[in-house]
Amino acid sequence: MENLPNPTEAELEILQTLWQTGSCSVKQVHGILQEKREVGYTTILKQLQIMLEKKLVQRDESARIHLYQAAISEQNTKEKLVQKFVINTFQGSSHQLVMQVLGNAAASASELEEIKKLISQLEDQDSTHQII
Amino acid sequence: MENLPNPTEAELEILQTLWQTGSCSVKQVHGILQEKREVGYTTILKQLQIMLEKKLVQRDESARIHLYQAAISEQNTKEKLVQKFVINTFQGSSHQLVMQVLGNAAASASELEEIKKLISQLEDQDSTHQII
DNA sequence: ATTTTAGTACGAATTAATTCGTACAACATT
DNA sequence: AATGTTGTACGAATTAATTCGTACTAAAAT
Repeated sequence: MENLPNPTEAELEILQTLWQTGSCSVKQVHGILQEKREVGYTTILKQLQIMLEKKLVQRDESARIHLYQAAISEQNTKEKLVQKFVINTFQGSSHQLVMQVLGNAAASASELEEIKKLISQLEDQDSTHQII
Repeated sequence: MENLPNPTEAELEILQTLWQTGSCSVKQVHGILQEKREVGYTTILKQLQIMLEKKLVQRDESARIHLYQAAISEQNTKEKLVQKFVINTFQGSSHQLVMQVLGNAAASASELEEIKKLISQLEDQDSTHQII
């Protein structure tokens, strides 16, 4: 059961690396983020400590070098973030969001294919479903 | 040419009402938002003043009661917000976002139809397009 | 003309996110 | 044993977003 505050922007950035890499030392996380932007080591350390308090991550303290890992799932977290974003920005209409995205940053042919396939699947499943 | 800081959450809420209603007094905006949540009149007033400074809105001061209207377009603003969201949350892959949304909060049949139609259009237009 | 009403302006408190410096602890090296 | 290296802990500054109270001003009602 995951029911925690949504991660902030900086927290999400850290979670992304933990989701990708699994269990990490502070140094590893810092190394990865450092490649994208200038950031201090203790900044990441502190963030991880805060995220531990908020239970967004777990840590293994058995060794001197603590190892952190995400405590919330990627899928579930992104779902919640999308949901919030849709409410704020599209007043709850995820359909509008999809139309926006497709209309805009147009997808490649194969991606469009993939999306069509998903839509067909959704249509085939009879409506044991939520309506937007 | 619009190139201003993205609106914050509270600012976006106000912009949404201005986009819907056109030109509004503070009282009108406050009335509309008040229906959704408890919020003080001067809070909205102050927000609008701040948004004026940031040039997110314009105002007509010719009468005693000032009238505010959005100074940035709905379409353009939402595009930028989506773009930022996709970068933060899906590391730039808008395709992933679409798959998420469709898979999740499943759309009604007619909405799926509409999306399919849009995809067909995109496919027909030959690739004078960006690739994700 | 006085009072009440309805508006704007402004200062300031609160809260949260982000950042990093400094201090301290444990281990490794000489 | 002394020194250097590599970690963690903690306090605190900074910045931005949000909120609202109080003061002031102009118009309307008496």
